[in-house]
Amino acid sequence: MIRLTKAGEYGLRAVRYLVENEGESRISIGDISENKKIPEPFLRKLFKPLVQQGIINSTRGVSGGVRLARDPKEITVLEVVEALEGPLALNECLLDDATCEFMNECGMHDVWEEAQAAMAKVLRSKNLTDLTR
Amino acid sequence: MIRLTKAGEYGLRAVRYLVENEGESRISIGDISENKKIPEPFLRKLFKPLVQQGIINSTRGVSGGVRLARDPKEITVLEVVEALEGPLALNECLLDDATCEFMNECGMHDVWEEAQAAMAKVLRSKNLTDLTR
DNA sequence: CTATTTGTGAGAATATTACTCTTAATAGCG
DNA sequence: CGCTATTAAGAGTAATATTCTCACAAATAG
Repeated sequence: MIRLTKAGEYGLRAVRYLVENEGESRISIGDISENKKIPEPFLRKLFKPLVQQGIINSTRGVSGGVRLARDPKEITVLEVVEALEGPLALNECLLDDATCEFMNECGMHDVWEEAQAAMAKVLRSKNLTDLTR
Repeated sequence: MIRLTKAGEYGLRAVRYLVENEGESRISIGDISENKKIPEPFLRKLFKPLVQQGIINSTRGVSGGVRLARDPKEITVLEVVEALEGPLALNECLLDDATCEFMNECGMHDVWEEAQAAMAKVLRSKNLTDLTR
């Protein structure tokens, strides 16, 4: 089907909420969930990779919450998408460690590579402030 | 995950086999399955949309089989991919009849549209003879 | 009419996606 | 200090989509 999953969809929506409310010191995942109509426990899970990638900063406890770890101008959409969905790979054979089963006997390797590069270029050219216009 | 499924993978591999053996009048799905190591009953099913889209021509019975319905130069990779995987839509909101749940409140609609167009352009620029080089 | 080949529908196995419930950390207050 | 309210983190479960199998139906050349 070649389509973005809910993880990417919800995660991007949540990140955009953080960009919009950058003034606040910390925002709770519960708030985001309520405002953006995202199932809370699922959203909670999505923050794990975002924190690991250094895109989001989190603290537990009273008055804890999450916030952007860096200037939103410095964070590309591609970065967020890859954190949420895993590395971009339109076909398995494009993953770093994968080798084509038939040594590119399908003839498609280069085609997918080119298509993926074109897509990645667009996603890399947009930063998080571009989402708020 | 944004990735091609086995349907696309196998289907393209099968189509390439037909391009390579264009001399033969008709080729049986059993042959393709054996040569390209694709589970036969599954491959059988993949031909249905290819026939419906007018990409492949099939006849039953003795000495029947499948073959390309048109000049491979006139068939784009995009056409085959869309037949096998359904219309290209990186996000649900990009499907013809779909409307954004929050009227593009996520800010991503235009980004996905642009990324998808870039990808489609590449896939449309390749025809089936490009796969055999 | 018979051997051969595609077409079709039901459904089992597996992988992925989506969601829920429990556990751990932290700040503030008495 | 130690308790409590609050919040993120992690483990586990349900739903859905994909991939694959099987059994049988329909067509066709010879």
